[in-house]
Amino acid sequence: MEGTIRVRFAPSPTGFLHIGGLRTALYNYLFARHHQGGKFILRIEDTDQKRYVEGAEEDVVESLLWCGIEIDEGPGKPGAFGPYRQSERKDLYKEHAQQLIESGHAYYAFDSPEELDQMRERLQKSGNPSPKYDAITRQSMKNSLTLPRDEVEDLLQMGADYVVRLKVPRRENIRFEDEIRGHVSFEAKGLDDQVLLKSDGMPTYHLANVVDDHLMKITHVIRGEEWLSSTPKHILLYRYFGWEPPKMAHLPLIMSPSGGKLSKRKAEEEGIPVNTRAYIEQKFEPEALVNFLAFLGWSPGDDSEIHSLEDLCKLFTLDRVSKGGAVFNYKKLLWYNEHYLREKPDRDLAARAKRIAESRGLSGIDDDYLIQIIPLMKERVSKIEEFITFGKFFFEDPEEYDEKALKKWKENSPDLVKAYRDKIADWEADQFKADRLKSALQEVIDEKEVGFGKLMMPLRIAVTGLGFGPDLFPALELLGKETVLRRIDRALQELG
RNA sequence: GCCGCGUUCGUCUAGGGGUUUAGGACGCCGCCCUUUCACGGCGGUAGCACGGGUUCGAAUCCCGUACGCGGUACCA
Repeated sequence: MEGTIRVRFAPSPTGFLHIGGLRTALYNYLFARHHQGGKFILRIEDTDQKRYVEGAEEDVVESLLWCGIEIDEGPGKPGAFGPYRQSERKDLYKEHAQQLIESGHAYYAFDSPEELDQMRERLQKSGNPSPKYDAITRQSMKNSLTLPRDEVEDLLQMGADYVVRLKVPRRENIRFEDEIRGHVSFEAKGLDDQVLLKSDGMPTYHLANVVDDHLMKITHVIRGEEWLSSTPKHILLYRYFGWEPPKMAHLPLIMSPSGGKLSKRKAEEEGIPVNTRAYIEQKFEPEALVNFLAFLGWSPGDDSEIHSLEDLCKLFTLDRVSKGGAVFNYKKLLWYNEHYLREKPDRDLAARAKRIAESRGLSGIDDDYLIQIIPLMKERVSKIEEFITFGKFFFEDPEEYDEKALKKWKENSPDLVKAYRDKIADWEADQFKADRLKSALQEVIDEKEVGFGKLMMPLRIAVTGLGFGPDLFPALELLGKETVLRRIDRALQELG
């Protein structure tokens, strides 16, 4: 098995890449890279023309790339098993469906959607809560099993709409081994005669998936748990084609804090973006998202928490994937983000912060100035944009003063701040240094016989508009005398 | 409803019959550091869903129940 591992991530291009999909992709990638020579394949399952969204495929590719997940084979990354878009493999599915019909494991069905509805309605009325097109009901439907042979021929000849359905055995216990869950078994009677080929000539997921996984020599199918209950159908298909099924691994779902699948509406109401795109746009550190997602349903088995993508590749095994759903913990993601942010060189952070600043209309920021801000702010930000938001005062005079901070602006504040202003007002520019600025403050509080904070906080508010932030004196130094005096004067005027 | 899969601190998880007074992380709380806010350090809070078995011994194995989640489409 070693050296021949092939896994795939097979999203449907119906919108932005869902964060759960990203985790599935990640686990597949980690599994592939864990094994020497393992291959990670991207396959686009664009068989539903109605739900197709332009640009979705690009979004998937870009999102994976952003995370550092490299695709070995896929659209735009030629391999020996392409094409990698199902819409370009249509004939293949048709041939295979044909093959099943010939071997008696599938059949044509000519029932219209209305007729299907009627059948379901009828069955429901007579007390069957989940009507199925199955071994029993197919006997009273319009298909190549019930219609005379020539009528079937005629219908096909005439170009009548038809689908191809899987002929599920009436009774059988279908078992398979799941790499994560162990033995799983389903009764065939609970399955319906799955449509394999739709009337538009496109395959359904079930057919396409099985055919492609086999043809692409996929060794392990690692996918979300929502597929578990259709796996018996797939097992049947493998058998009818005479193929060895790949190993199956069904991943626990990512849940919303309030319970249930992390759906767009629900999650976003709870402040959790579901599209990978949103994390990219919010400038999360990709290492953080990757690390966080890897641990959502998996753990290395020791107490370690911080792992690079490369580390994760070494550590990842399917037997350490958990079985239960995992609730998305946004605060932990932020924690990871803070961690990776602090690990990064100031130079890189500065360059990125600059771009963010510019995109928000703060232009003309001096690089030398900006890079000195980074170490002052680094331990205080959760996301890179906060260099710009919480650190806005480094670039612009405060327009207003934070309400909470103002509680520290006391009766005697103007007097103290004024005294400080007077002390530093006639300094030369090269005297305007953090340590001198600090001792000047010390002098004032000694003279006035008040505590350090009695001056420091009002001064901070005057200059930054905020009641918290980086060490004040290096910040004052950076801002420069002119700016500091201007802000003090303004605050004195505004706040009295 | 039916079928399937799950269930260890609020959350992510370790632990898979005795090593456990159930470990770590996030969060939360407190203390220290710091005359801001953070970072960091230290400490604390909090959990084996329930009921039966099996066993000398069960968080760990078995069976039920409850609860949660998924599926039940010519969607993936």
